[in-house]
Amino acid sequence: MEQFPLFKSGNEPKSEEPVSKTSSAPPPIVHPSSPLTELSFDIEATGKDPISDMIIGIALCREEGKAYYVPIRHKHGANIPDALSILKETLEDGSISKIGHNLKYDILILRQEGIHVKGRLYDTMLAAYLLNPNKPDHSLENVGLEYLMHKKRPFTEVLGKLHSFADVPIDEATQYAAEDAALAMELKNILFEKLKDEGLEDLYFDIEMPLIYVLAGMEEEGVRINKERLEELSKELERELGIIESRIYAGAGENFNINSPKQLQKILFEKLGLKPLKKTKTGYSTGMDVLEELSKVHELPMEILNYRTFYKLKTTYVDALPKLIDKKTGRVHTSFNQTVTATGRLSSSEPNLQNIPVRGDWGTKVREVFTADEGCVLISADYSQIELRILAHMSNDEGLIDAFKKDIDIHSRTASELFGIEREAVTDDMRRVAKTVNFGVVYGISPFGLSEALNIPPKEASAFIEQYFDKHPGVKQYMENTIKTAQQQGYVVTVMGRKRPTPEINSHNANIRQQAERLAINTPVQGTAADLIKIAMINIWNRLKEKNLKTKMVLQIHDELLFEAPENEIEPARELIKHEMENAMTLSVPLRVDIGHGKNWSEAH
DNA sequence: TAATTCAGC
DNA sequence: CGCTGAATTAG
Repeated sequence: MEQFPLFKSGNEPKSEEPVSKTSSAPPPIVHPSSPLTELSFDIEATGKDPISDMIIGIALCREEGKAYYVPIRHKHGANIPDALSILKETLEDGSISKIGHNLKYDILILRQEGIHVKGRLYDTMLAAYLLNPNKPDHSLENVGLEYLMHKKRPFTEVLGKLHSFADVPIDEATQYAAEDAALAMELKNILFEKLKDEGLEDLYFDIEMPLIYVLAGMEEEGVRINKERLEELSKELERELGIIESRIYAGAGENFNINSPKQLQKILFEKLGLKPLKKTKTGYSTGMDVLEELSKVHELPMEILNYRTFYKLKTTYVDALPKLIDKKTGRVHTSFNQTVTATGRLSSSEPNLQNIPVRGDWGTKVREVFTADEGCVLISADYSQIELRILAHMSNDEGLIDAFKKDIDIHSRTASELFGIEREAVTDDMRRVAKTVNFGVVYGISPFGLSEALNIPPKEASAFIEQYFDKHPGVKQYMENTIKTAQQQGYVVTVMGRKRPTPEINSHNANIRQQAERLAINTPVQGTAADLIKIAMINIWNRLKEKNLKTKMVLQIHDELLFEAPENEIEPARELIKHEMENAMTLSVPLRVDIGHGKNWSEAH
């Protein structure tokens, strides 16, 4: 590493000693006794969004207890603006491991500066996540507290009052940032030892770590949306909402806030005297299923449902998306969160692009807004029945395996089993019921849940479940075994060895215990599906690069991947994607991927 | 901040 | 019945 003036932090993170500043007297040049093999770093920036924010400074640490801070763009004090160009070589050196907490963020910020981080990544946030995915928050603060009993100074309060990190005086920033880099270094040694002990090393190094680069690439790429079209749709929804609103006020005989469940209860259950069918903690439910039922007796509930549908469409999607278009790129850059879900799935936020409407005419209209760049198309590839196939594999159930090997419509087959008839005799309604049962099985079915979903008495739901287990003894056995191992080991695992603790599995409270049983059943299935698509993403990423294709992966929606491909690459890209997805893992049943392309997301489906 | 509702897989 | 995130109201 080149030498440059540094600000050294306290050697002991807990030490109250003032930081020794070296701006007036440069530190002696350090000649490392051993070659640099790993480096912990932590970037401070103007905000939390790595696509739009700017780097303010970078903290560095190469051995426990000693860290440095390099100020780059503070408003006051002696910045070292050239530091990044000096650090570039080290950060891009693939033989030097990079250590940090939430490295995807640092990687993305650095890319804006033209620095492309390479090398093995030791991400302490991901390590902490794999060790216990049930934790709601894996911030450095919390992880430090849990594994090092390390309490950080309450810096965030100070920061909150200031405009940005650039306003923070350099010596204060040094304390804070250097401590973080040192903390990550210290945590790395502890957490990665624990990962090894828990058998999570392969999952980390083969899947989660390489995925950091893939997700960083997807976030950086972003997706193009048609702002003008969204503005048209917003006006259309505005008109529609106005009409429905006046109809609702007329029907209710007064004006009120339709968005307030409280006020709506008054209108429906007091003024109109409709039967409250379900209760919530605070009153009577006005949820979708209740309003649907009530719409048989009165016109108003259906109008309310219509209003809610349009209102949601407008506020959550049509009006929200344009605000999130990045000024520089003109595209929408979601965050793919790798350490949020308890099962191993990703989540997406700001905006959430994993819950864009798909059903109905308006679902189509909204998805048409997601468009490919000029000269490109969007390719959508989604796994068919991925969770049921995984259940077939994990349970080794003969009937399920047979169905998937023969590529039979699984819901029709279940329907014929449940109703004891030939598959040709299955009606649409019977298939709908069977589909719900199949979903229920994956979710850890209960008579209550199924009866709610199908709107039938619990007794009838129980009969369906019994009939299902009768035809699928392997599935029944799998569920019993999974619960038993959860009780004995205190956790459940996916095919790739991802773990989720099941702390409530032996609870004396029947409701709590049964809920724990259901998640014990669901987690290995949902989690294995997450493992599977992550593997596919990494393999596709590598092969696209290998073959020098310009096709870009842009979104992941749990069992679907969306790509943007130049028109002249459509065929090779489709072929590559389908192949990698269908061969990401070898299960006892084949994997099937449906793939399509078009100028927008709706056409691609 | 908690509760409710609803969009997705 | 499993897993999420966002928008809203209301205390």
